[in-house]
Amino acid sequence: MIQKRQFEDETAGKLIAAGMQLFGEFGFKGTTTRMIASEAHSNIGSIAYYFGNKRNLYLAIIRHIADRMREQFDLDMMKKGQLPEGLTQEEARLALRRIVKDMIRTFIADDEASCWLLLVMREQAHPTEAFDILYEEVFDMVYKFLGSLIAILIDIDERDTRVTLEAHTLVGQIVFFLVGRIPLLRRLENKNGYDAELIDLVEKTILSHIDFYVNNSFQSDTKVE
Amino acid sequence: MIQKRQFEDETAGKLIAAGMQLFGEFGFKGTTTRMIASEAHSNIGSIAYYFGNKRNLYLAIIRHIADRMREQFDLDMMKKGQLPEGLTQEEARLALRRIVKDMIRTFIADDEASCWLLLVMREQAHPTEAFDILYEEVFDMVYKFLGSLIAILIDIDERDTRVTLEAHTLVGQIVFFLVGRIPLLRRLENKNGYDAELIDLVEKTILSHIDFYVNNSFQSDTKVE
DNA sequence: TGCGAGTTTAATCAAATGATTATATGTTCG
DNA sequence: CGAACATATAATCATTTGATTAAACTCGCA
Repeated sequence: MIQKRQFEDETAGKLIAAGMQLFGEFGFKGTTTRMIASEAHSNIGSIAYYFGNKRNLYLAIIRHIADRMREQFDLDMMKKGQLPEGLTQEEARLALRRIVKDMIRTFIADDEASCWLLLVMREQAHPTEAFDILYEEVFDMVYKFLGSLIAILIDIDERDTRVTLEAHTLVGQIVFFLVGRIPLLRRLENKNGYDAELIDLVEKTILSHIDFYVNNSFQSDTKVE
Repeated sequence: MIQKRQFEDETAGKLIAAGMQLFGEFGFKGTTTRMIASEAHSNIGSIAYYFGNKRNLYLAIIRHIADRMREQFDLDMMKKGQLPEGLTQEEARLALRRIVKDMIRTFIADDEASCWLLLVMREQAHPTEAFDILYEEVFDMVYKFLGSLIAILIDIDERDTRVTLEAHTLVGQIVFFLVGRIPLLRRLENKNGYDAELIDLVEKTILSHIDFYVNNSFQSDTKVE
């Protein structure tokens, strides 16, 4: 009665992996159950067998992504230092640099993570119930975590709207190197996608925007006026 | 033989407007010809009559968007000062601030432009032939224009990869306030979308990242190492 | 008024799609 | 082995979709 779990997980897992890639690339409606079954070297009936229907498979994939992201961020962010409090500016700056490096590597260089992010982007553009899962499990935490570090850097209460906006800006910088990679790579005449050298330059570019927080700790909105 | 042009344009225009909104919201496959016809208060047969088929309507919409964007950017960027050359840092900084303000207002506050951008984002994620139109008509020019200003600000040759990366970063910051608006607004508990006060704060946030270029003119990549 | 080109509409068709079902295959245990 | 159960597969069904078609409508003009 408990046997075959391994094989069951095998097929279900292949369906999730295939669906993640295809949903990310073509969207929910653009991906057919036949495409998923074919990509997974499985059968269309197995989708119903394991997940009931197409939408339930989609939701299972979203939950899977949320788990993986939490795992990634829990390990790489929370665990290594817990929620930052009472850090010095320099400690916060270094922590933020580390996280941003991880995010860049994860989202730009890692093929599977690219699928996640593309899928998550689509879900944001037209949120369904799957969005609630992602928001509560992931987004809110990212805002909270990045915000707590940025708050230290620019010396503003972390509940201030401006802190959230800066966190959002930072995420936007990173994400757009994946979402907008096609025109960027064409502009740079880089036929073969991101190579090590380019990723390095991207990293430096985004990190410099973090260091900027320290250099002029947010006199900007008084100065700019 | 020339009469009725006005009425013809009427229907074709309504189809383009409806398609722009729906394609942006649901993607190409997620939008049915019946949805478009209904939204345009027209008939499914009119799509074939004016555009031949669904994909041709999509391409017509892409060309329409490219025209509108060029128009917008030609007027607001190129025309008012032509391609920047020999500007002082301060002039370049002010020019860049003006453009970024325009882009924020256009892409975040303007409903129709939001449709454009969402549609363009989808096209980037999975480029078809429509992408070529957008790249040649719009993207390349945006990189070129923003790059030429940023090059002056950070005092690096405008053909340097880092200049393009900074331009890309800047666009990413702006675009993500549209593409990622749902989680941002939920985080801020702003039920009613972007209000004037919030847009103002977004503007200040992004502008401060421009001013940063001047304050520390790109010693970052030597300092960071 | 009635002709005729331009335009709109509803009906229809073939292909694709999500879902279902019945059958086949394989594995475990008595 | 063979009964019982879990899983896989192919065939089938109802619906949706893009496209096509034929008929109807509009309006300028003779």
